[in-house]
Amino acid sequence: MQQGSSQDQPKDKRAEDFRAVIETHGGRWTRERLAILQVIREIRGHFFAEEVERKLHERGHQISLTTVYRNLPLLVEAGIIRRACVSEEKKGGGSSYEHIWGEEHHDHLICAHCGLRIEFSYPAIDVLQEAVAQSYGFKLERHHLELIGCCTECQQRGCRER
Amino acid sequence: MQQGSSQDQPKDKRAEDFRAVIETHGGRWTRERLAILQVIREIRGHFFAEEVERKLHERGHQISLTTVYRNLPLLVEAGIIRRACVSEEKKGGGSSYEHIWGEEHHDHLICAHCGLRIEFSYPAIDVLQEAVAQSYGFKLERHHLELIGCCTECQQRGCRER
DNA sequence: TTTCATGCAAATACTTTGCATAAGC
DNA sequence: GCTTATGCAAAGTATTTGCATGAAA
Repeated sequence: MQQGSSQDQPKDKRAEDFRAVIETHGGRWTRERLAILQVIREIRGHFFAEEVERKLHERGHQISLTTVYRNLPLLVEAGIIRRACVSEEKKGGGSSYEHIWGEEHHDHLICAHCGLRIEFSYPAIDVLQEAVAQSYGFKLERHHLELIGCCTECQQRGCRER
Repeated sequence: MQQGSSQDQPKDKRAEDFRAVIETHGGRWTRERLAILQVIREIRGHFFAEEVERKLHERGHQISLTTVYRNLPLLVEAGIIRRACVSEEKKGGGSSYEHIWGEEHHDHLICAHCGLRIEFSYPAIDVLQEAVAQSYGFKLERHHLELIGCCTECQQRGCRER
């Protein structure tokens, strides 16, 4: 019952996970890392490294893009973000990431025509994935699923058939 | 000068698909495109643009990396290759691709510890994906699924728990 | 005080683009 | 002959790295 609003500061389990990973690497808990974490935790959907820097600046944090790049892998390792999206990448080959901490694991439905992204979760698929993994002797750690197609609206506008 | 025989009719259905896409764009059927297609059709698993260039050179084709880059999107559009792999990218952010033409659609099981990649196909998952897409009004065109975990061998060597 | 993190700039890596020339149609 | 493709070089963009300095433990 003590779970507060999204504005609460005290017990941030994400921060704890992040710290744990940092400590594992013999690292330190810096104000920059806290700021990066705070910005990322409020991002909904996917983002690029550059956007993290921009949001940091908007809030008055003068943190360099280099520092953002150096911390993204740690955030991935902490399970707070993940690499995302095969179907839509940046021009020069940039990678997109997505904030996933806490929320029930979800996957994406992506419209190839207008770029609409819908998050969904479908436990039955997860169960089957687990079954596949087991049949190959794998212990499943995570997965990445994108369903790419044509959304209702674009279909009405007449999306081309393949 | 090599006998291009650019006028012959390919028995290769991949080539037909590729040609169709090229024609749709008002493009032309060149010996370079044929060579790129032939190299890619023999690649198993995933690859980077640079590797296509290297294989072309190994076979005596002096085709530039630029040309490879210019043709990859057409090959994707023709359904011969697809962008691949969120879980393992190149250093500078390079994109990987994968030859998918013809083969029954498959997904990947990837060992996060040793990099082992296993292709699998599981129709039941495809059926569920179709169901999800329909429930959101999407017409599904394709999908991308990666199951990331720890393979049998790495488990025996003791892969860390998360 | 002893590391490690950060910021800056430079270096790398990947990808795209402009232009002259070659080649398909 | 008209138009597109290619190769090269250069530009553009993304990401990493070296080093001096500042900050955490």
